[in-house]
Amino acid sequence: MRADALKGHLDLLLLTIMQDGPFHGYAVMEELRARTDGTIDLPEGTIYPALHRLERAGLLVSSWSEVNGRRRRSYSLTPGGKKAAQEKRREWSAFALTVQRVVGAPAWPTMA
Amino acid sequence: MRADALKGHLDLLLLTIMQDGPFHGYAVMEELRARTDGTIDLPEGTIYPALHRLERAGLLVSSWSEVNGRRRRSYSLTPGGKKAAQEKRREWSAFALTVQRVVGAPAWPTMA
DNA sequence: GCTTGACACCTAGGTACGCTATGTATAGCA
DNA sequence: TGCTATACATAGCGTACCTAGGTGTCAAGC
Repeated sequence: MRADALKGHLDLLLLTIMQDGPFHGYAVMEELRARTDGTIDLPEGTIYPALHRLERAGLLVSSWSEVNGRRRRSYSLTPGGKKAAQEKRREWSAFALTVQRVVGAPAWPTMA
Repeated sequence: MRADALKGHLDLLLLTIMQDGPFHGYAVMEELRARTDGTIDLPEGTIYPALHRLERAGLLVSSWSEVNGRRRRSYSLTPGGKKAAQEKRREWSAFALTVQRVVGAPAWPTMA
């Protein structure tokens, strides 16, 4: 997967994953990799700054903990984050559908 | 449509449109707008630099002409551009499908 | 004991790209 | 005369992802 294809859609992915409960940064990385069979395999230098950005934006909150001698920073969705996740999903659908129309790809059933 | 959602996908759109014959920059703008019912309405500051970039990359060639007293720069796909268009379409399909899987959106029939 | 790898975090700097703002010029219409 | 549409161009901005490097813990292998 060309990496920078993500541009502008990483937030959608992160917020979506966060909907399934708190994750710490490293776990988000693994979760993304797992859900996509390794297709999306983001470096730490992408994940961590993105999480910080989303927290600064008020969409996530973090809390530190220690597990097995290793410190972890776990993130959860704020109410604003939940709304943003839905909104971004809508935006994604609209975007993908539109691109689909231009490239004349398979009709995408709008059973969204 | 959030503007920067396009990041990394603009080339796909431009090359795809170019498959339907030569267009000059302004016409590409209108074509994109028309094919998407105005959803994708790109400013000139996006279109022209992108076309220049694609020409520098050897995917397009341009030729000047004059129509109704106005000079036009028409672009056509090179053989490399044709290949790139197909390749980018494949990449888009893979990308969109993968995102789709993560966000758990409507099953996308893979009749691509 | 030492090394390697997985786990877990961080950030400075580079790069690429789309957009804003602005400029040029012609044609047509009010 | 001025406005709108057509048609081109680019300098500079902002953002976001990545590269490359750093810190530290723990477990396994040699």
